[in-house]
Amino acid sequence: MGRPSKGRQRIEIRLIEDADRREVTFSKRKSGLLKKVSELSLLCGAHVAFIVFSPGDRAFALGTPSVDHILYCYDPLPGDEDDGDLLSLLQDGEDVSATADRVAVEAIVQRTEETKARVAAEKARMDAVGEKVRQAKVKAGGKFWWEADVEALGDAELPEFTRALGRLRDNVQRHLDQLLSSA
Amino acid sequence: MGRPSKGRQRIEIRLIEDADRREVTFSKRKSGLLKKVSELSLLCGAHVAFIVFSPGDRAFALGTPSVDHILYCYDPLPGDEDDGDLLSLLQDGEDVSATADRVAVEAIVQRTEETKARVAAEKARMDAVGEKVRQAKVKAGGKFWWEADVEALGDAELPEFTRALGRLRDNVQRHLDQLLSSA
DNA sequence: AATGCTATGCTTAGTAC
DNA sequence: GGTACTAAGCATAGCAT
Repeated sequence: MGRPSKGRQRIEIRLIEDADRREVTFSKRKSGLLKKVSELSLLCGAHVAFIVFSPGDRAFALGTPSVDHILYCYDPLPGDEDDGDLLSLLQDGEDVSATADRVAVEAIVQRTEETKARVAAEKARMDAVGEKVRQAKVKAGGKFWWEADVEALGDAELPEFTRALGRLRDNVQRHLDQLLSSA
Repeated sequence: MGRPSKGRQRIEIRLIEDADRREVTFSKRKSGLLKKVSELSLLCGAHVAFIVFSPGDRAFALGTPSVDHILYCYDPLPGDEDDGDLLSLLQDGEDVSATADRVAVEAIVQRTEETKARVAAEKARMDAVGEKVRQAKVKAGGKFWWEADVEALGDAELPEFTRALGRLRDNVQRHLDQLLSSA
């Protein structure tokens, strides 16, 4: 019998070809990322927003004080045109010479095509999510408002989200106590 | 002489009191997060958007294919009405009784005030965001395109606070007045 | 504010449910 | 889509620059 596991192996940072492996990696890393984003927010009192569309086009989001609030603050140009997008810069190509850059660019191009094909679907989906959030109520007593935000999304779209925030809750409580006492 | 370093120490995930330490931690973790977000995108071909406002209110963002793209896809309702905002949940008030909620609300108030004080200055700067992104080039050798994205946005700092934020601000005040007086 | 250092805590690839 | 396990890769706290 060899060891039960080879342990973590180093992998190249490029599109994982195998769909199953890609799914698993996505799930794991997404969780880790959500945790880290919330930690950054708690540790530094920073406002953050993180949105990610899974390969299966499901949407996940986390925000402090809430995704929507950050988006409101950020949203520079809700315009329809995409000419202001960095993709157009890359298409100029003149500065894209390093291998690393080319790899990144190829990945972008690929995703751009996928994007075009899915924008409509995603928009529709997210409109639905927005509606769910809209209808959500802070029904459970003692819930934080942003937790309600997350849970509204969670109940509808993100099963594991609640768990992640469970850990977050106590920390948030401490954070807020801190804020209050120092105010 | 002891060891040259104690190595990484475990810390509680709560607001770091010391401003200097908080800054350093923010900087380091932001970098790590940016890297991980980009990795998730590259590995899984997922569309992502990550925005974070530093304690000093500088904005950092990363998106695939671009932040704007994701925001555009996500934005539940770019409309003018604010009835879709989660704040309206608070307005209902019926479930907002726990101390925890009030604490959260006060945190919002604090940030709202900070926001008010800066809107004007920020707006002027953010009007240039779109143009800067457009002009950005992947000029630094070895830089990845998303770093360029981040830097372009970072230079421009906070995005324009649209009339949506104006509404939001008033909305927050209104809801808070109601909330706090009835609590 | 960012970067180099070291030791150590945390994340996660591979695998199986 | 989520979980559990192990071992190994990676991120980062505390300092110094």
